[in-house]
Amino acid sequence: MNGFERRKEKKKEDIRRAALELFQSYGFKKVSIDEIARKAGVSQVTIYNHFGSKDELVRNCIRTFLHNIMEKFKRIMGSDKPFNQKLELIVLDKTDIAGQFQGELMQTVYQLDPEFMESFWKNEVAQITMDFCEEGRKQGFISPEISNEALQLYFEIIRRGVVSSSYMQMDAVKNTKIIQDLIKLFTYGLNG
Amino acid sequence: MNGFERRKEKKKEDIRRAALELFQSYGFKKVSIDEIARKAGVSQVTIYNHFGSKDELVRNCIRTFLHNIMEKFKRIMGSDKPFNQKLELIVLDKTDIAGQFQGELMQTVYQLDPEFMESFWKNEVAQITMDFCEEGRKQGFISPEISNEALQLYFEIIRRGVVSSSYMQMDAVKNTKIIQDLIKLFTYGLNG
Amino acid sequence: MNGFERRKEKKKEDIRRAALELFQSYGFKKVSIDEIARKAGVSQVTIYNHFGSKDELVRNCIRTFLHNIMEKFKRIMGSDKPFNQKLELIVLDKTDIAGQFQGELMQTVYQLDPEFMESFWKNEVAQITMDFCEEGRKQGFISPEISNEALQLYFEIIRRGVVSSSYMQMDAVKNTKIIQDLIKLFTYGLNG
Amino acid sequence: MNGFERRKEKKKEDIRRAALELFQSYGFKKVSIDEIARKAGVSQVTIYNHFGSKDELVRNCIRTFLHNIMEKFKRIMGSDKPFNQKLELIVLDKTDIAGQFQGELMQTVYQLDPEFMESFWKNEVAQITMDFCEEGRKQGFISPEISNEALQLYFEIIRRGVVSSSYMQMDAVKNTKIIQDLIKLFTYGLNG
DNA sequence: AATGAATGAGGGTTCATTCAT
DNA sequence: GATGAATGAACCCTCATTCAT
Repeated sequence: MNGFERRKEKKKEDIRRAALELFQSYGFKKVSIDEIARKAGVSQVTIYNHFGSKDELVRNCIRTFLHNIMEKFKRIMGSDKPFNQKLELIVLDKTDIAGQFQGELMQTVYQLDPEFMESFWKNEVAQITMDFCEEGRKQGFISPEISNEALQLYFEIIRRGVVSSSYMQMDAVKNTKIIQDLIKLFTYGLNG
Repeated sequence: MNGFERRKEKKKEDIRRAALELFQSYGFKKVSIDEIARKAGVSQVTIYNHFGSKDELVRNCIRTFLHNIMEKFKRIMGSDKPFNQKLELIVLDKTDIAGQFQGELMQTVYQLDPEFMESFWKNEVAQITMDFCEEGRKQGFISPEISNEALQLYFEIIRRGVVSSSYMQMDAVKNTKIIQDLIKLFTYGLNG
Repeated sequence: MNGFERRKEKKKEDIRRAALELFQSYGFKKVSIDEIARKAGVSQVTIYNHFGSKDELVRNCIRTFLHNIMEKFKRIMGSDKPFNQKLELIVLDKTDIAGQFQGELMQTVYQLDPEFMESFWKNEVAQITMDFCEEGRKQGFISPEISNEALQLYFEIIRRGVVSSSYMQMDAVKNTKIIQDLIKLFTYGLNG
Repeated sequence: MNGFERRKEKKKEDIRRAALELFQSYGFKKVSIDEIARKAGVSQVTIYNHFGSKDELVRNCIRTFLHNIMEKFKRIMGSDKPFNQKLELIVLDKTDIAGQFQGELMQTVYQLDPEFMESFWKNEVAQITMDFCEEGRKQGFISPEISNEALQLYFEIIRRGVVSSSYMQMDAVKNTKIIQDLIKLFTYGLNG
C-alpha cells in the first residue's frame, strides 16, 4: 500500500470514526452528513465519494463496529483468566464498544442489512457465546441443567440490559460492592 | 366537565394515542406531525392548539406512558400471586407497555425532560422496585445479603435487557422450557 | 366553489403557468423548483403541497397543455372556414400552443407517462386528424388515393417540422409570399 | 504527427465519440462528465485537459457532428441517382446522423454557439439545399414557380418533422406502401 | 376551536470543476 | 500528461411551525 492509498484509507477511517461517534451519541437520523463531514474535516462530497450514501456509510460503520466487538470478545476469551473474571469483563465493561450501539441503532441496522445481521449473530456471536458457556461449565461455574438456548438468551439479555441501563444509573457501577453483588446475582441468582 | 369539554378531551386523547403508537413503532424523529395528524383524524394545527409543539407533545406522551407503566406495575404488585409468578409477569411480559419505549426514545426523553425523568425514576420506580424486593425477601426468594442498590440495578438491567432483546430472539420465549430456564437463572444464577 | 377553493385553484394555476413557461424556454432539467417558485410568487414547499414532486408537476403541466392543444384544434375544426384556411391555421400558426412543447420535453414526457401519451395520441390526436382529412377529402382538397396512415404521418411530420423549425427561420413566415408557397407545397407538392 | 501525438488524438477522439453517443441518447444536461469519462475509459481530468470545460466539449462535439452531416449530404448529392431517390435518402433515412440531434440539443447548441450555428446554417446547409433544389428543377421534379426561400423552409420543415416524429410513429415507415405515399405527398401534395 | 394553505430551515445527493501526486 | 481525491454550489425534497379564514 503506497502513500496514496494509505492516505485514502486514513481519510476513510477518519470519516468512519467521526460518523460512529456521532451516531452513538445522537442516533442515525439526528446526525447529518454535514456534521459528520465537519467533524471528520472533509467535505460532504468526500463522504459520498467514499461511501456512496448515508445508508451505505451506516452499514459500513456497523460492520466495522461488529468486527471490533468480536475482536474484543475473542481477546478476552483467549486470555487465561478464570471464568468469573471474564464474565465481569464481558458483561460489565462500560468501555465495551458493544455498549456504544443500542436501541434505535440496532433497529435501524436490522432494517438496513437484515441478512448480514442475522447471519453475523447466528454464526459469530452465538458461537463465541457457546464457547464461553462451555468453558464456564467445565470450570463448574455453570449448571449443566440449563439449556444452551436459555443461556444464549440470558447472556443477550444481560449484555443488552447493561448497555441499555448504562446511561441512567451505571455510575453506581463504580462502587465495588455493587459490582460484587451484581456478579453474585448473575452467578447465584436472587435466591443467593 | 360538560359535553363540549369532554369532546375536547377526547380529541386530545385521540392525538396522544395516535402519537404514542407511531412513536413506539418508528421513534420520535421518524414520525412527522403530519402523520400523527392524519392518524388522529385532525389537522396539524389542532395538535399545535392542544400541545403547543412537537417536543411538548412528546413530553406529554411520555408522562402518560410512564403513568401507565406504574399503573400496570401496581396492579401486578397488588395481586395475591406468589413472588416468582409476579417476577415472571413483570420481567418477561412482552406486551409490557414499558417494553415499547426504548433506546432512542428514552434517550430523547432524557434530553427533553431530565429533571422529571430523574425524579420519576428515583421516587416512583425505585420505590416500587424496593417494595417488590421486600416482598421477595419476606417470601424467601431473595437473599438478604444482596444490597438494595444492587437489586435495583439488577432489575433495571434485566428489564431493559428483555425489552432490548425482544425484537431479536425473544420469539424463543414462546418456548416454555426456555422460560423456565430463564426464571431459574434469575432465581438461582448461572451456578444453579 | 367558495373563495377558499377559488384562491387555491388560482395558485395552482399560477404555478402551472410559471412552470410551463420556464419548461418551454429551458427544458425540464434546467428549470429548478426554486425558479418556478420565485416566478409563481410562492415558496418551494407550496409547489410540493400542490403537486407532490417535480415529476408530478411536469406530468400535470403536460396534461393541461395537451388538453389546451385539443381545445384549440377543435375550435379551428368547428369553424366554417374552408379546408385550406384551416390547414394554414393549424399548420403554420406560430402562436400554436402545440409549438411550445418540443424535443426534450416530448421525450421526457414520454418517459414519464408513456401509457397516457400513447393513448392520448392514438385516441385524441389521430381521431381529430382523421376527421380533418375526411373534411379535406369531401371538399376535394385531398386525393382519395392516399392512405390514412400516410396522411396521419404526413401531418405529424409537418406539424412537428414547423414547430421544430420555428426558432430558427420561421421569421420568414411573416412574408406572405413564402406562406403562400408553403401552402402550395403542402397542397400540390414539389412538382407543383 | 508522431506516435505520441497520434495516441493523444486518438484519446481525444475516444472522448468525443463517447460524449456524442451519450448526448444523443440522453441530452446534454442529463449526461455527466463522470459518465463520459467512464465510457471513454479515461479520468474526468483528462477530459478537462483536452477540452477545458463541459461547454467546450459540447461545442466541439457539435462541430464534429455538423461536419459529419455535411459529409453525408455531399456524398448523397454527389451520387448519380435520380432526384426522387436522393430525396428519399435525405429525407427519410432514420439512420441519418442528423436525426440524432434534436430538440433540446439544437436549442442548447444555439445558446452556446449562436454565431457559428447561424453562419453554418446559412453558408453550408442553405447552399447545399439550394444545389439540391436546382438539380430537382433541372430534372423537372420541382416546379419553377416556387421561391427558393419557401423551398429552403419546406425542406427544413420536412427534415425536422421526420426527425422529430421518428421516435413516435416512424416504425410505420418500414411499411413500403406508406413510404411511397409519403414521397407522393412530398412530390404531388395533398391534392395529388 | 379547527382547518387548508403556506413557509424557512435544513437534509441527502449530484455535478462540474480543481488540487495534489 | 494522467489520475484519484476533494470540493462549492446547486438541486429536490421534508419537516415543524405559522398564517388566514
